[in-house]
Amino acid sequence: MALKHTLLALLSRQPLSGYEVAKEFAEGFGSCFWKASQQQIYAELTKLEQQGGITYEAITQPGRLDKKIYSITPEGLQDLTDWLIKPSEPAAIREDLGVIGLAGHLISHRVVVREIERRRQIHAEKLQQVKRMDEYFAQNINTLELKELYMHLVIRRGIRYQEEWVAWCDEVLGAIAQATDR
Amino acid sequence: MALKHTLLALLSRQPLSGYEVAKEFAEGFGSCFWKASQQQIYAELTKLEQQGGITYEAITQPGRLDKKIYSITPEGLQDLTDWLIKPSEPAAIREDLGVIGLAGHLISHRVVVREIERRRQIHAEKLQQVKRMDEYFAQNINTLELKELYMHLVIRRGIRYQEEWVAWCDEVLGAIAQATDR
DNA sequence: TTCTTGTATTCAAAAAGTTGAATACAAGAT
DNA sequence: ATCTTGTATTCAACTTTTTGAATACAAGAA
Repeated sequence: MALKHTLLALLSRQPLSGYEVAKEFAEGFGSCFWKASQQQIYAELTKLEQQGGITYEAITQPGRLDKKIYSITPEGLQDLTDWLIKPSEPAAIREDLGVIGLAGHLISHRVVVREIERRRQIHAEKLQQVKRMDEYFAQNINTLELKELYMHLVIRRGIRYQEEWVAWCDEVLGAIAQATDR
Repeated sequence: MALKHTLLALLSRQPLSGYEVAKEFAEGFGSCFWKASQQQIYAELTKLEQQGGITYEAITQPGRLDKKIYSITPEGLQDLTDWLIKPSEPAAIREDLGVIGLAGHLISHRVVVREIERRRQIHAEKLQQVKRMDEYFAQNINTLELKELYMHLVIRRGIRYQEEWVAWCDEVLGAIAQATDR
């Protein structure tokens, strides 16, 4: 359950509402390495609050539900650092597209090509997005503090990941073109 | 629920027992793109059989439970090809190690370095493993049929993935060394 | 001869994640 | 005047995945 610790880590930087946390995962830095739905985030935040790892300050808003600004507690910070020093396991890969390696030949190669082209575009767009996140860090690379450097490096992981996808799609497209040409 | 279709795809190539399927995911080609536990595989196989996508032939073994050799049915094959032509979404990323981008500065950089070194080694070993899987395909690259080519390309995805990890770890190690040196 | 590894399957509880909503208002666009 | 987008939270049902077992025998190693 690393969502818990990802939330703790995010809130260790600054207090945020559930909505802002969800936005961070959907569009911001969090999207480089963690995916979670809004509902999942709200549920986990409630649980974490009950466990004492975080607290919230309710902002009364006339005519609607309170806005809750969550912040980390000393217990939450301790939990986070305890977790950080533990060895991590590589994430499980579960990529639908890999199934073509097993059964791609059961459908027309034109359908496969179209699909890879579509995926190439998705990853190329994602790549532009993560590159924009890295702009500030890349420009000040030699003066970054460790805190910023770590963030830059994880964004670099996101950049490499998307670059790798684009390059693989190109390799696949080239190889299929060559093979169906023979 | 792409585990279902990954199983269908695997069994579209040859009949296998649950044990063999699990081994394929743990060590074989399946490990390039899909992770599932043995229990999960057995459960899914039972469900798929009840739905009619696969059937099994029970091999009686004296003194122990029957061995079930599963194979795909025409309905299963139809289900698989229907699924294959549908657009796929990029897999969700959930990488524990990414949390250091948010909170790595809360612990000693020496602990971070040790952890990245450990991860580098894990991925370097995994890389050797997937490269071995690709040996036959890489040597016969110009004479592969589409069926083999697809498998090669997905293994290439696995190779690139692990190479990318190793390269990123090196980048991180270099950057931390430089930053802590200043 | 005992221990480990490999073959082979099954059960069950708990945790995590997905899908599909409902509620409510402000601000800007058509 | 209505429609969409953005802010902000909550509920509930369902599916998927993880965790932690139990059972049982063969073959080879120590």
